Amino acid sequence: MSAKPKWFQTTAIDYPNSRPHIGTAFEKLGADVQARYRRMEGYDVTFLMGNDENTLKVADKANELGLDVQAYCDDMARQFREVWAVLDISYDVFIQTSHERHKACCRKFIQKVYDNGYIYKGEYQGWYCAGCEEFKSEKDHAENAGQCTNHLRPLTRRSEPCYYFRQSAFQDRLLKFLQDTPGFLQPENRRNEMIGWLETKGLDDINISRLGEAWGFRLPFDEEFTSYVWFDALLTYITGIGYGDDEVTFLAQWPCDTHFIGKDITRFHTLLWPAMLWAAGLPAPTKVFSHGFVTVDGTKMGKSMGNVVQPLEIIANSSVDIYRYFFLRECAYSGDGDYSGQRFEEVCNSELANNLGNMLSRVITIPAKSYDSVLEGTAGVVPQSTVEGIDLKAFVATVRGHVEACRYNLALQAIVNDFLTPSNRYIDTNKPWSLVKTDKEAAKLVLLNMAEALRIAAILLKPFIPRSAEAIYKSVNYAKPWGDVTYADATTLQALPSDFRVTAELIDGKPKPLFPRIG
RNA sequence: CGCGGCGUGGAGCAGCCCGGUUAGCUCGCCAGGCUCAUAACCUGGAGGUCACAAGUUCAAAUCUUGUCGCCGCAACCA
Repeated sequence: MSAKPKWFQTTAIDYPNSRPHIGTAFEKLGADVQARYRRMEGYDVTFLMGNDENTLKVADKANELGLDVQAYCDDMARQFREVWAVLDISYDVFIQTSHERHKACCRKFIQKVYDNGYIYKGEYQGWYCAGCEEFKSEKDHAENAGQCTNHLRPLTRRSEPCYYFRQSAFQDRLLKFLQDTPGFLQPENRRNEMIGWLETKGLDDINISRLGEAWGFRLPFDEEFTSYVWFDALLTYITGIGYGDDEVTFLAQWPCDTHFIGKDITRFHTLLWPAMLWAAGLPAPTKVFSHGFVTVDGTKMGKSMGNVVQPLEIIANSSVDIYRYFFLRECAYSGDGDYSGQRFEEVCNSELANNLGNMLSRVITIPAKSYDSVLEGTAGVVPQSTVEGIDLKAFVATVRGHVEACRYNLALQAIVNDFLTPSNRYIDTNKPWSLVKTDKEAAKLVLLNMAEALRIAAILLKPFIPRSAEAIYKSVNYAKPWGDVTYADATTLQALPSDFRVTAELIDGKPKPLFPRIG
């Protein structure tokens, strides 16, 4: 029994057709901030991510490269995890859907749904291309004059046996659930879309089986069939925490506190997924956050556009934290955001280098040069605020509210505009560099106050730019271990138990720039 | 009439839900200041009829309707 409250969150799982780009990374980043914040706040966090491998496209890609499918998947998973490691994505569990444990647990789930009477055998009818060996959508058929665009031959009407999931049985319950549970789907406008979808289109039963495919997992009650991708992908969220073979762990985690997903798959997560869970006798997730997309220079990113940008390309010329800061500060998580090299430079130079990084240099250099790095007599002295009229409790509460609602851009905006900028102003107003010549004791207090501002900023920034926040924090002998700080520590001005001392590494009496200007 | 979003000083955005202080913020630009600091920091300034039109109102960027323009989704390209 843990005394800590649990916090279970996931991102969507990714198709390993190609390496992650800044769009997929955006999702992981947003989720990571939440996970880091929750850990700071004392939650027992489980953060799950993974790759969605049981799809024909993945098998096709592997075959195209002449690779064993499993080997291909494992290698891609390695590559994905490398990127996530570079970005400091602090996931706890990484699932690959092609692994046997996941498949075995899925089979238990699907058997349960079958036993509960929500799966029935039927016929699937559709337009079939013998060349592709797959069904095409009605839309494909209508738009291409009944021809397959790959093989330029007519599609034929074909039917085959299949298994349906009785999604329609949950129509009313879902509608009521969405209407009665405002916090379930965020942002709000997407909730309206889903309610609208239910009211106008309603739910059909869906074909959850595929016939004659080797890749994927077999239905437990009919081994001739494999499972439809979505029925297997969504299940990572429960198999990853023990569903099927470790009920104790599973029940301690579920329901999920937040699924972080892209806006394109909102329907699967807010209609199909709750229905699936209910069909198996499990509760729906607590919350689904449907984020926007990242565009590049104002246009949609995609292979066909040839403008796919990968995280490592950007980081090669900057740093992880600059990367993190840019997307978190510039792209509202609830909507679409844009990446451009020029904007990237602007934001990083002005807010990170000139504002935050420069502030650290200003605060460290004078004590280092004029006081031999120690401000004697400052032990036990309670600092004063550098921001006139600020109510720290209210300010931290505002930032906290933004973080919990995934308004990361607003949280960072508040920290920079309402805290860091005024603190920089405080230095100019109080001129410690000249005070040090006339009243060395008074100058100490000014510097002490500035150091306190840095402490508060470092704590608030910890979930966003963990490495840099730590570097700031460890530049001064703050008392509390970095690993133990919480947002509550930023709500009060705290005296140092021993005299202020510069602990940053100095080169020629100056700290190394935290964020070098770029460009 | 498929659904939805957007159009605010040179650029990017906030405000709009719950109409009412001189329409905010970041970048850029101009002029000063400072010199501790990463040519960084601070102060001041120029620049907007809040897409357009009509309506509701004592009062509209904010509500209603219409027009124009741009963009997403609807199809396993995050």
